[in-house]
Amino acid sequence: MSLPHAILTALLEKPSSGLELTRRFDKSIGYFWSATHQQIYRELGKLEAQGLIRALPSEQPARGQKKAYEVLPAGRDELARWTAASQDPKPHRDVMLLRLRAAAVVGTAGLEADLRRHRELHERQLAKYLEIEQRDFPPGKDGPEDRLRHLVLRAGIDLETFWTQWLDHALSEFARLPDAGEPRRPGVREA
Amino acid sequence: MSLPHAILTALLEKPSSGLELTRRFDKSIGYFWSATHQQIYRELGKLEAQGLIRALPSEQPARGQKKAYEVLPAGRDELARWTAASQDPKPHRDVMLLRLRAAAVVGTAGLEADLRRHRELHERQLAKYLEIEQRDFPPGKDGPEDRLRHLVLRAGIDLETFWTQWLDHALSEFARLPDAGEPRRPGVREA
DNA sequence: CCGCTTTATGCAACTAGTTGCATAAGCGTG
DNA sequence: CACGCTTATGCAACTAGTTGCATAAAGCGG
Repeated sequence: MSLPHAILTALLEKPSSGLELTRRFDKSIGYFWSATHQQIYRELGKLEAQGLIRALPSEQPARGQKKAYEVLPAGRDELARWTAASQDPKPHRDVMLLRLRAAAVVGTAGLEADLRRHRELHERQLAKYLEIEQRDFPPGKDGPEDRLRHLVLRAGIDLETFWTQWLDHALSEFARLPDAGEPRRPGVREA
Repeated sequence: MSLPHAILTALLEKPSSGLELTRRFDKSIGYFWSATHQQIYRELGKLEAQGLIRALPSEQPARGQKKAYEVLPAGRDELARWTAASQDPKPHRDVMLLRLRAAAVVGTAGLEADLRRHRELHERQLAKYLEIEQRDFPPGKDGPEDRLRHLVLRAGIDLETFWTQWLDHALSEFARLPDAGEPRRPGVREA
């Protein structure tokens, strides 16, 4: 149940329409919580029904018209409650690690290319984050809110650095492996 | 669509019953792909229907009886295909980072304790992994399959190390923050 | 041999997230 | 002004994962 709270946070930072939120989820918030526009519209409807947000009255509310939302006091309270509440970390799900594990059984054929590709993707993401850091957190900007937001961006930067390095390590291990093929094919029992 | 392949991998490593698989998912495989017993039973049924695995005939198949499965050649082929196929990395979802971001808007009250708790959890997980590394990968064990599996375990170890250190950093930032409270409460518009 | 716990399997309902498509207004251009 | 493109909102159906509970056999203790 994190999406509504991600939306509340985004709306508190700046009241927005559904599409604006979608765009912002492709940027800052989306670095650690992605969402499609359908999810967002649905959730906006629910949040409005619960009385946590409301549509800004200004613009005429018609289909194909922008409809911006702002957070109501009840929404802010709910977000504060959720933020303070203890939550267990969820176990990671990483498909690439699963594939490596599978490769130990069925062979590494084809995997190395994708490892390399992922390495590039992580490196590119890292570059993007570093650019944002330059832009959004110049030396002077270090109020409490800035520090917290910078901390979060730092997590993104450090994680991408981590994966880039880990994939380098994995690739160097691959180079030491006895050629991409099937390590063995044990007796396959037939019916 | 990774769960069926996680199960195929586990079954290739060792034919097992549903419950045995569940237990193994709480250990090695589950480090990066968790699953409940219900998910596993359901998926076993599907995999059998698709002809990728079959129940070992030996034991009598009754309710409350163990029913072990083994992978059929078609299952192995499917796993090899899946392993080699290129896949895009999925964006991370991290609730704690979301909460930190929210805290920048609604205040950090209550968060520090949970940061500390998470740090402990990650440290404990790290200790568990290191123990497994000691047990399963002694200096001699370095065949191709061992190297790959070790690589995956290493990712777990390095990730837990990463989060432990990052949380330490976050906590040290918190210590430097102007006391856990609400950094500001901007003009709340009422209806 | 009766009840209790453990082991093992499974169904049904629910929540969260994804995919594909529909609708409608605004805007530019021939 | 008719056509197509972009912006914006939204429904419906699907997939994946979670939660709660049901069932059945085996083992065990009195």
